[in-house]
Amino acid sequence: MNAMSDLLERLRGRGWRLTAQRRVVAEVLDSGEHVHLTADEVHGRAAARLPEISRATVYNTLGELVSLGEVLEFSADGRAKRYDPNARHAHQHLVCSGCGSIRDVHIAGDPMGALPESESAGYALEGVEMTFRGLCPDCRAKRGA
Amino acid sequence: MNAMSDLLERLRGRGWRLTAQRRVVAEVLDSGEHVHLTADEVHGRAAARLPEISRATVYNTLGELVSLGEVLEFSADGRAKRYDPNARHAHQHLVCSGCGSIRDVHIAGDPMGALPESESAGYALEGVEMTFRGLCPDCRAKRGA
DNA sequence: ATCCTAATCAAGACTTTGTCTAAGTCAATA
DNA sequence: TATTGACTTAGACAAAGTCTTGATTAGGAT
Ligand SMILES: [Mn+2]
Ligand SMILES: [Mn+2]
Ligand SMILES: [Zn+2]
Ligand SMILES: [Zn+2]
Repeated sequence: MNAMSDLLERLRGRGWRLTAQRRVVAEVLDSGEHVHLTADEVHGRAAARLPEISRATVYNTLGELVSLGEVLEFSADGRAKRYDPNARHAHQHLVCSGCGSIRDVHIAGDPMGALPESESAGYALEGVEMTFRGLCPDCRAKRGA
Repeated sequence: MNAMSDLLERLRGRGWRLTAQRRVVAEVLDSGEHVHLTADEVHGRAAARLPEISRATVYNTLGELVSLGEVLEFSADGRAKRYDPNARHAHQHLVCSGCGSIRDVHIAGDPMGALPESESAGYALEGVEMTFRGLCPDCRAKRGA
């Protein structure tokens, strides 16, 4: 049983109606190779399998998956949001300031612990995200030349 | 001599032509009370002083200030970018997941140090930003009721 | 197997945020 | 004061996302 049937199983368990559209969106996210897709990229890949799928449905489905905690949403560059199927293992992101490519990174320790009690100002803390920025080896070679 | 005339001084030193439009944008950012404004909010406040200022000029001026390192740009919610005149002292942000309000916070230690050498994958690291999320006391009172 | 209906979907108008272009204006220097 | 290239304006344009409305359908009931 692969991760996708796991996902579809969980969703059905939560009362989701399983439609062809939702299935292809889940398949695209779960296909493994290209993490951190934009909504439009997800739509493009989904439409390759199910040509009539609409943009609105992709946005709706992604939003639902985010609400259910099955997918993470983040914005690395202030442009289109990215959707990350790797919601089970806490991780942070390293973004190339040249080409915009995004890698998962794993940091030492709990980032939430970096905020002293005195700084949290009575907020009920829910989470923290870290975005590291730098030039990837490819961009370094091109720009550093 | 206040922080604003400091800023205008530095900009003139860098060959900036000092126009009424640039002056009011700098004044708005430097007015102190409302940090983390959006470009449209900056435009609104600038237009209160100089009614004919255009949106394009506000965007251009903010972009120039960011390039010069005088203002920080970040996106807390994937919607409009925020402009932060507090570029001199490193700090992070705490965003209320209820009302979207943004506070500066200061963390213990250097966040860049949290990324092990083995994880940086040959990137030339340039920086890191942390965004803490939680419910502010007001939103806690309203939602927790 | 067929029916029923609330949940879901498609199409496209609309909104928000930001960029670009062309023509007019002006700050700084001579 | 005259000059001129940097600057500004207005609005067209673009990208990303939301919302409305009518049509379709998954899944339970019969
Ligand atoms: Mn990731
Ligand atoms: Mn700040
Ligand atoms: Zn790169
Ligand atoms: Zn709040």
